[in-house]
Amino acid sequence: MYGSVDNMNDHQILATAKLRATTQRLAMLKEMRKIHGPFTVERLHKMCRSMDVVTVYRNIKSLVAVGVMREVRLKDASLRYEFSPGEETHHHHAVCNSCGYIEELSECKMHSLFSQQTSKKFKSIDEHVLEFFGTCNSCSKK
Amino acid sequence: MYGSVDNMNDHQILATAKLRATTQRLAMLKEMRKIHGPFTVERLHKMCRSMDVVTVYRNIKSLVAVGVMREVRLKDASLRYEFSPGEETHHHHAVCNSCGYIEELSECKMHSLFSQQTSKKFKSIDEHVLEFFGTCNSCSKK
DNA sequence: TTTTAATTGCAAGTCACTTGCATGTATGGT
DNA sequence: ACCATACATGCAAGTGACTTGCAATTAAAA
Repeated sequence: MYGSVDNMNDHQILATAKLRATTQRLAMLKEMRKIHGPFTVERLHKMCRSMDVVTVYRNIKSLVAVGVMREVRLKDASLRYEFSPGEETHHHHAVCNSCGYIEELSECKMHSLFSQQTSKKFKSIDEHVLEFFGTCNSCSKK
Repeated sequence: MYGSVDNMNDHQILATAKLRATTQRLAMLKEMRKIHGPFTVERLHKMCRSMDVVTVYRNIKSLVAVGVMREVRLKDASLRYEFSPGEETHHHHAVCNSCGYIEELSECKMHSLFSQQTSKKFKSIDEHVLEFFGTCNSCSKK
């Protein structure tokens, strides 16, 4: 539906999503591009201090609604967000329980597991969550 | 550490966990045994109306702390709980996006995927989350 | 430009818990 | 069986992460 975020500028993304190119949205997109990995609204708002948190919440929600971004639930209370990857780059995360370091894992090899893991009581599976939690190398040295 | 919940009575579970056998805890354990699949505190409290929700929250937390129960995060805002399965019965869930039906999947076949999916930047992975979301058979007929 | 519908900011509200504290009670010692 | 006390409970209030209402702005269509 959308070209990858990588080959579209922020105005194009908003236009395609039928969202107005406001100062706030453009600032948010600019800052989000600087972040690696799934971020919290709190973190993004720290980078966009000029606008209200509510605006950050609402705009992120709009971007999720149109498919530009996706929501990720890791262990903590806050939801996290990241640019929605296309099917071919669908991926998961490994989270360090000690320092919170989040790594994006290269590729999703889950499809073959669907039929094995899923029961006969389901007509279709259209989503799944797979996250790993452990200790990263640098934390294991401390 | 603990015998399976199946072959211990509620007094034994609490004794082993060094938790006092209060009226509330015994009532909670009794009701929890009637529930299939991961439940919310709200649901359990509806079955234990005689006590305060705070007590339900606190006791569930204690049971998680001693390993009798485990926390499961599905898509909704509330945490869910279920009796902590032993290693050999570690499992995941399939959730119907339409009616909320939750099925426990028979067995976890994830271990072989750990090394494939996880990066070289992690010393160890000691936990993972795998949940499927889709439409169950009966909802697909509606 | 002018119009107008989308967007924003501020304040207030909600939901799912969590904490403080005074009262109550299970259990270990006598 | 009784007492002492550390653990539990209930009620009220607090917190964190959002969500909603509404009047004031502002992007963009006319």
